[in-house]
Amino acid sequence: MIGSGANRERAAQPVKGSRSQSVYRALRRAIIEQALRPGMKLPEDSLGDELGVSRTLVREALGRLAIEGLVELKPNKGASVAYPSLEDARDVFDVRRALERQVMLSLAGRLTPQQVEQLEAHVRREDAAHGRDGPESIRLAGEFHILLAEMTGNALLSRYVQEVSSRCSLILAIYGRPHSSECAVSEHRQLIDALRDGKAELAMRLMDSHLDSVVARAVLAPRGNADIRDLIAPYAKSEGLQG
Amino acid sequence: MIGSGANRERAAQPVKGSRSQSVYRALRRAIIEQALRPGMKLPEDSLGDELGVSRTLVREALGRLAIEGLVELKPNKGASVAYPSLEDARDVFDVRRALERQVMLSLAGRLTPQQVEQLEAHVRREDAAHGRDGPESIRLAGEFHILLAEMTGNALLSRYVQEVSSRCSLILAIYGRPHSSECAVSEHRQLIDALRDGKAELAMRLMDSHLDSVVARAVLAPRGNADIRDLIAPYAKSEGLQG
DNA sequence: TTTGATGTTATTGTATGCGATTTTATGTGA
DNA sequence: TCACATAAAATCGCATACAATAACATCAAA
Repeated sequence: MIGSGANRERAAQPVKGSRSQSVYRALRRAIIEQALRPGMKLPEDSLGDELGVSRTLVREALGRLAIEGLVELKPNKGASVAYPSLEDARDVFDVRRALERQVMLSLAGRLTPQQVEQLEAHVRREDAAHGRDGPESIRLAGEFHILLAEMTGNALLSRYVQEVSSRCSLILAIYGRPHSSECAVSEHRQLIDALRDGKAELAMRLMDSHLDSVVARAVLAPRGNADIRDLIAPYAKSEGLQG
Repeated sequence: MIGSGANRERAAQPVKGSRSQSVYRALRRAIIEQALRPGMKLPEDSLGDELGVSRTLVREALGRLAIEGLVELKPNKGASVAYPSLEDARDVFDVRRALERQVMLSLAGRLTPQQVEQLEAHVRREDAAHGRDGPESIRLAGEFHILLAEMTGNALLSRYVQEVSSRCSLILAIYGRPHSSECAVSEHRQLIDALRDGKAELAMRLMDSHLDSVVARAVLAPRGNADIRDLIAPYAKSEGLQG
């Protein structure tokens, strides 16, 4: 028996999986939290340089992000943060509605008290972050939906919801208002209540209108750019990349 | 962004896109048509060797297939054709139902006569292949659903349906009967009729029971293995890889 | 024979190198 | 000044190289 202390040194958040995963997550967060703005160019060299890894890993991460629709990958022209059209936006929301309805269906009346508490705790965190919003608020709002999806225990459903959520973040970054009230926290509370009480129909209706209210904030102007290196630096650090 | 109309030219099979795409498609087909059986090991070297490309491209393709759930990718242990559990199967079918319901909803009463004809032509091809089934039959059955999804014009929905279809192929390869009657062709015809007549509710119900009947063929034994090189050779040729 | 230790081979993870393609800079003539 | 040709730099696509890890074979001891 080789050391009962096989426990992973989970020291801090520095790293969890392989480095390629770290790169992926770093870029992903950077895009979702709008440090990397839609349309911005993403040269493999610069990114790898900044993150302290080779082009190979950056390429891998960009490929994956391209599949998820967060980056656009033009042959021989490189990657850039995706800039979804309004039509793309409609597509995403249609799919999102279908998926989240399924989540409601799977969850209604099946939440354990622990899960309900977990959801309510999350909403409290959203509340807290809402005042001093920043990127934190954006992320938490999306994560509520992801948390719900994860509670279904359906890994695929969970992954898809995560993907559409990411894309929604991008879309709102382009077409949404600065993010006045990303996801109404009160609506999240209503959803929890409906699920707890086993009211599937109500939950689905609430979710639909919740998503509608999100989509209702559309059409507005893009914003300016900046230097890539500076923007991803904090994300690199949070993943333990680039000492 | 995935297939946002960029690659409309479906020229011949020789290959047109980048080679990494060719590798991806070759492996994908090989898995879906069960030339590569679930659980089978997929060493980067052998595959690249056989396909006439470097490990880099194989790796890329495997990564993508892993995301799509067709291959399993264990760290430091390499790739193998995914072997979904029965629980995975349930998850996939739940999601598939949700997605295809959305397809029905989007399509009912909105099909052009050309589209109806296209669908009917496809079903005729299914019919023809049904006698001398082989892998052709398996593929066509899945492609009917993909064709429907594509007709919604929703690229994301289309991609997701494609993914769950792939996974279903795998699942049926493991748990299904040899493939007695993959997808009942008559059921496909009924679906087309319902959509043409704008009967959304009926279409959704038909789709549900259609998928149910697919899932009804579960629980059976796996089969044996063989040599990788021989199995993928035809797929390599069809993609123009490895002269 | 079984078990365990140890060296060897096979395979993966990541970095680097090179030719090809694209983009940008430079220069020349109208 | 503008247009256009051309050279230079940047960037990508892919292959290859090397280090790290895991799989396997070999063999000694119980």
